[in-house]
Amino acid sequence: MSVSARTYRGVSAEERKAERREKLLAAGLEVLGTLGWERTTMTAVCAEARLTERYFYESFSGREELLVAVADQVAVEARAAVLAALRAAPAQPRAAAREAIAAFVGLFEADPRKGRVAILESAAAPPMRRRRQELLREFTRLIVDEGHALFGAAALPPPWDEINALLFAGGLAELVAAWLTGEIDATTEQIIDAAADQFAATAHR
Amino acid sequence: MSVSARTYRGVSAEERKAERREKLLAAGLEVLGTLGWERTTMTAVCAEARLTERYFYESFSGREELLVAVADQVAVEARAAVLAALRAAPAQPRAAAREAIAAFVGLFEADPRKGRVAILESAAAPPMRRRRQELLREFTRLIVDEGHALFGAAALPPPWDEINALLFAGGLAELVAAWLTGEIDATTEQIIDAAADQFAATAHR
DNA sequence: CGAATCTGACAGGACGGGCTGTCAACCTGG
DNA sequence: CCAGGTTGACAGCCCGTCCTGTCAGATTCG
Repeated sequence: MSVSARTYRGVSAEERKAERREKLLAAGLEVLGTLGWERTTMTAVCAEARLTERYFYESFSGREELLVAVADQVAVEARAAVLAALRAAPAQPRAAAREAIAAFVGLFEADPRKGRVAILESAAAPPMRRRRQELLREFTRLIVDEGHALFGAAALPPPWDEINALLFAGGLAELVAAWLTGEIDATTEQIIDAAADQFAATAHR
Repeated sequence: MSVSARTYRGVSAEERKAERREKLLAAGLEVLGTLGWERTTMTAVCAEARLTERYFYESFSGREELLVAVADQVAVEARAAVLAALRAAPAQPRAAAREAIAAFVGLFEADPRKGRVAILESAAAPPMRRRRQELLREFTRLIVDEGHALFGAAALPPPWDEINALLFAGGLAELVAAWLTGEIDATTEQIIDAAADQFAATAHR
């Protein structure tokens, strides 16, 4: 391991390490988002990143850790997009929900790899599934909170709020999955409208 | 290969082969439903079935084929349970939908392994995912058709019927998944009620 | 009984991915 | 410049799974 940690090609040891980590994350997104879980081996990721295995272990303990990190990165992005949309959204519940959903769907339309990672592949392997559950739960909470903020006293009480939030989140995930894989031929607008309707129909009494 | 095909221990060659196939399917359900996709190797399935690998290839070309067959078997069962419930159900849309959903959920409550296979594991590996898509599509169609039968002219027109059916099927799958894994603490009744409400709220205009 | 078939157990090769070590070439700082 | 950190390339081991082959013992039927 590095003991003196000097600069190389003008960048410090820390920066170089961070750069390599970034390259690995980008490569992970590329491979996982195009070839899928099965074919996302350390060998493939390292080849994509043009780094050797040694540098892989510098930042990650193994393949699982990298892939969880990739999925997390996408989840953080999705969360940020939704929150930003909500902050900028009008006060009407229906319109606000629509904006948030549009932001969520738009992220995956802009980069299908992220959609595949967040929705398709995150359901594949056990370690990512655990993560996916946590994320879904987080989104569920976000939905519940927004529901309460938007609908006030008309919002659903526990445990119905959480149950319906799961119902909504799962449905949206499945719908976006079908849309991403081209199984269903619907426009982005239709996806968003249907999800917004669904939310409006079930988020309050 | 067998050329003469004589009886052994009182059973014909065909019956023996069929028995072995059944044992493999049962072992596949057990291993896939308890240990999960990753750990469901041919070695593990053969050990569980107390058969050697040779007999594995007698009935299946490889591990994927067996696991798809296992998932199919569960899917057929689920489909039959839902259809039977619908045939025996009252004419009121709300009650009929509730019966069908209860039958679906009840199957997985009775045997959680089937739930794990149908909902958790079927999303894991690519070959099973393709199957899952087809099955979901089949259920979607079933839901669409039932929606039209139950609600008549009030049912949703394309493409909204399919979009909403996917939204519903995906949501129910996610909800049942959370319920199976104990992530959410809700009673069976609550799951069924919420799903029935959701269906009633979105299956017609 | 005896020949043919069936069965179960196991050995072992082929293959691929995870993981470590070596080595030459390169860059930096004294 | 040169001692020592840094990098990339690659060989090679370990391990688990897939898959095939062999063989002794059990069972059937002429």
